[in-house]
Amino acid sequence: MPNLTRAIEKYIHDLLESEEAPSVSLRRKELAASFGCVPSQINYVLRSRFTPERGFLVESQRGGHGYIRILRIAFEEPEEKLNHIEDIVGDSISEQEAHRLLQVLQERGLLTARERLLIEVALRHSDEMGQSDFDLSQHKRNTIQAELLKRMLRGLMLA
Amino acid sequence: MPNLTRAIEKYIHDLLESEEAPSVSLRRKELAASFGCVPSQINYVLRSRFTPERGFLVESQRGGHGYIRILRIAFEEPEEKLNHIEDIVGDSISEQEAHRLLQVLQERGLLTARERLLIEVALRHSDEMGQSDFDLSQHKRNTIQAELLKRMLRGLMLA
DNA sequence: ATGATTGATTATCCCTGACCATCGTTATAA
DNA sequence: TTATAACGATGGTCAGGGATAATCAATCAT
Repeated sequence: MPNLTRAIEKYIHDLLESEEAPSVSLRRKELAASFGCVPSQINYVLRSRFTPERGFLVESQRGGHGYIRILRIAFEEPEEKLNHIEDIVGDSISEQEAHRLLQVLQERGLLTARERLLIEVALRHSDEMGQSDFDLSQHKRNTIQAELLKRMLRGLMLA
Repeated sequence: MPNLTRAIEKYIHDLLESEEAPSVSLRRKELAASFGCVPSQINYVLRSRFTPERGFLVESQRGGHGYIRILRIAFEEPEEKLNHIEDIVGDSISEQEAHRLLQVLQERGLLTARERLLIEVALRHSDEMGQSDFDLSQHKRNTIQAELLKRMLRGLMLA
């Protein structure tokens, strides 16, 4: 038990592996009790490990019959597509380069047209904000853009 | 009894499914009696589950031949769907509200899980930038967030 | 310094019951 | 006959309580 957080993370991961469905439901209080910790520890694990950037979504409900549900959106892609993509994006990327990369990804069937559209809208918005509202340099904007693009692609490509 | 509210919700949903028309009429007292609960429980279910956000409208009449009618919202034109979504998002939206809205939109089949995840990543990135890099007020961040969210949904609804 | 853990406080959900509002019908009075 | 008051039959609103999850600041560990 070198680490409670890692143990809980692994437990949830294993649950997701063992289930057919790509989601699991938990009761926060029970899970915490079974690990002998405080309930808020569960929130820490979820916030730090099961983020959309890592390919997960979390839903929950309070009150009687409350629950926490973790959904795994992306599945393990053994290929190193991801590293490749991260290399291509790099620390800074222009709108044009991003545009072409997304086109290629769509052609390879890694993105749907709608997903590509979503990413382009988000990048566009980020660039506009940076320019009009904060008067950032193009390089700074391209850096932010690269970060956003990598996060979105990461969320989709890996689990 | 796992969950009274969910049971009543499912019952009404099934009624809507089985009917030809996109609406059903109920008598509050009878429905409550058949579920062995207090009549105001029905109001709770309607208020929490059959909202415009979830694609429903509710009409009712008191007195002698009173009734409750639940209607499913139908869009004739993409333009209508767009206005509907934009109304719901509004000019400012919190991370929590956005999170819930996206969950509902996925349940309604207007978004895939992957699309939802992409939007969540973009919103988180926007919020993070606004907070850490630009030290914006929460309201300002929520305004930017609403704008970004509307743009992304607009793009999807017209795609 | 960063990440992990705790506990007190706050927020949300479900459900109930007392009280309020509105509608249609019927009795009553002018 | 007609206007209106009373009544019965609905649905609506609201505050409260129990059950659960979320947040946040403080502390501890690496």
